[in-house]
Amino acid sequence: MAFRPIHTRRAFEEICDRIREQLALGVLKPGDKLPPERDLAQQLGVSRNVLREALRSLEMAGVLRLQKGVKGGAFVQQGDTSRMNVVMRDMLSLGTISIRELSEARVQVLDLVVRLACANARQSDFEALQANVERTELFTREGRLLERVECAREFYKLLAIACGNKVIAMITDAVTEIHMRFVYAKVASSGVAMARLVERRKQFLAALRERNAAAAARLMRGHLGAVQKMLEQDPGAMSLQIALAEMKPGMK
Amino acid sequence: MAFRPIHTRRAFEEICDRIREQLALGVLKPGDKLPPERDLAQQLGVSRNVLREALRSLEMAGVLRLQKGVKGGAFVQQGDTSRMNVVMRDMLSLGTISIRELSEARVQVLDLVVRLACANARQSDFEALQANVERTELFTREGRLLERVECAREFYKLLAIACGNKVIAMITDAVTEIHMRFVYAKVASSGVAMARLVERRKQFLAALRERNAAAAARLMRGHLGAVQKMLEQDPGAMSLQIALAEMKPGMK
DNA sequence: TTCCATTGAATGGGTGATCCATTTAATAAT
DNA sequence: ATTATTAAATGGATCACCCATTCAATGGAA
Repeated sequence: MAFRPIHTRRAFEEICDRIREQLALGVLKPGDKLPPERDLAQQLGVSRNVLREALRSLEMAGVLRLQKGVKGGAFVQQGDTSRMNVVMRDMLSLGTISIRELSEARVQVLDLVVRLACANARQSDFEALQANVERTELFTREGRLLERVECAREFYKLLAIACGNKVIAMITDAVTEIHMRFVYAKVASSGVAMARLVERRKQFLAALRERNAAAAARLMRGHLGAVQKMLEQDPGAMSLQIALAEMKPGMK
Repeated sequence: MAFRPIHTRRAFEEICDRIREQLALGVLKPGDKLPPERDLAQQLGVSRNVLREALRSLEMAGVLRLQKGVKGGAFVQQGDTSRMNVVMRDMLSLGTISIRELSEARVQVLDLVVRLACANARQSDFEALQANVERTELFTREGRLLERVECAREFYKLLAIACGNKVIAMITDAVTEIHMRFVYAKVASSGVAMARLVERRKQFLAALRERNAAAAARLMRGHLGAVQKMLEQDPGAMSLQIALAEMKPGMK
């Protein structure tokens, strides 16, 4: 018989829960401002320090933004879809999930994404992807490989958006972000880069425009396999630790 | 031209990042204990209050557990896969995603899960699912409907585990948790319940055992559709707010 | 009047000292 | 040997400050 550890209820947890409850009930909405720390602390009957522990946690969770100055305060945010990426990173760092599992999941999720995008993509989605491929082409011509990696990151984001479902998009982003760090680190360290990337993108986009899910999915699977192979080429011997720890600016 | 808001760097963020960096680098591993707050604060050159803001945030993120008493301290945890559920809940509360998107995503994810489970499930997975169906049968016979809902929640968890990929399992859990709250609230308020649930489960499990992905996926789709229809039956007029705010014990 | 510099209040950011509550190990009493 | 007591370590929480930033109000100069 195993007992789950008791979680002694602490003030800051209670506060977080109450604020989240107000959010769930719709009493608090994005854009709203909470009372000043000093007031709210008094209302809740806790010290300002404890209240701040709660506010900080909610800020880290992407629920609040704290802003200084008169007219500042704690503002309810629009949901930050990148919080899921942080969860994924933590799981990897802690060894709860493995790179292999993440890659596998990514392949499966992208397969789904491609099929959904084929079914649901709008003209504007195609145009955004088209523009992305053109930028990729530019960077390829000019040998700006690291910028091309950023382009690739954006490509998957646009593809996920083309599904027309923000939940799927969020999930896709979460399983893609770490992977792109690896690619970035690989390209930065070894200078190698995917051959015929633009060609592949164009083929893929053509299949997508024809809404040919089977062909698009096949092309995507093939591409992912090729990228995987490139990553596994020894030189550089990518390390999980390095890729995770190296926080490139703008890579939140 | 739009500028991203500058994020003034605050001490607690810096601390969180440094600790996460140590995790990513493998310097800190699950089970490790951080120095006592008083020591660590001094090492980092910050006040204990600020350090605590950081530790609290990391605790909320499921990275640390803080334990009182001599021999207590801040311990690095195994990754908590339920953190993704919290993100999903926040996104819903904040209106970043909709129930409709979540349901759609769930249908798609479960389709994938069923196929993967067909391919990868082991004997032990079948046995766990079998045992779950038997409990479902018991609760059905005895009219313990709310416990049966808990059983259903477990069913999807087991199915996700049968995929053999923890990332997929985590995602599945995240898209399933909210849904099961709705079902719970519906059953609790109206007393209605899915007809022929056990029969459906048995059929599904049989298809899974035969590793007949097409049949299993078809059965799952049918079942999800039926459940959706049940939820949409007016009486009770389920409210997102209520389902989200009502925190049933054990539903973390 | 219009514009710009000054100023002051509101608010989050951060500090240090202090006490409480819980947990555990060492110690003492039975 | 067993049990009760005690003391130390550690997180939980409070209080009283002070600093830095922001912005609106004020007031003087053009």
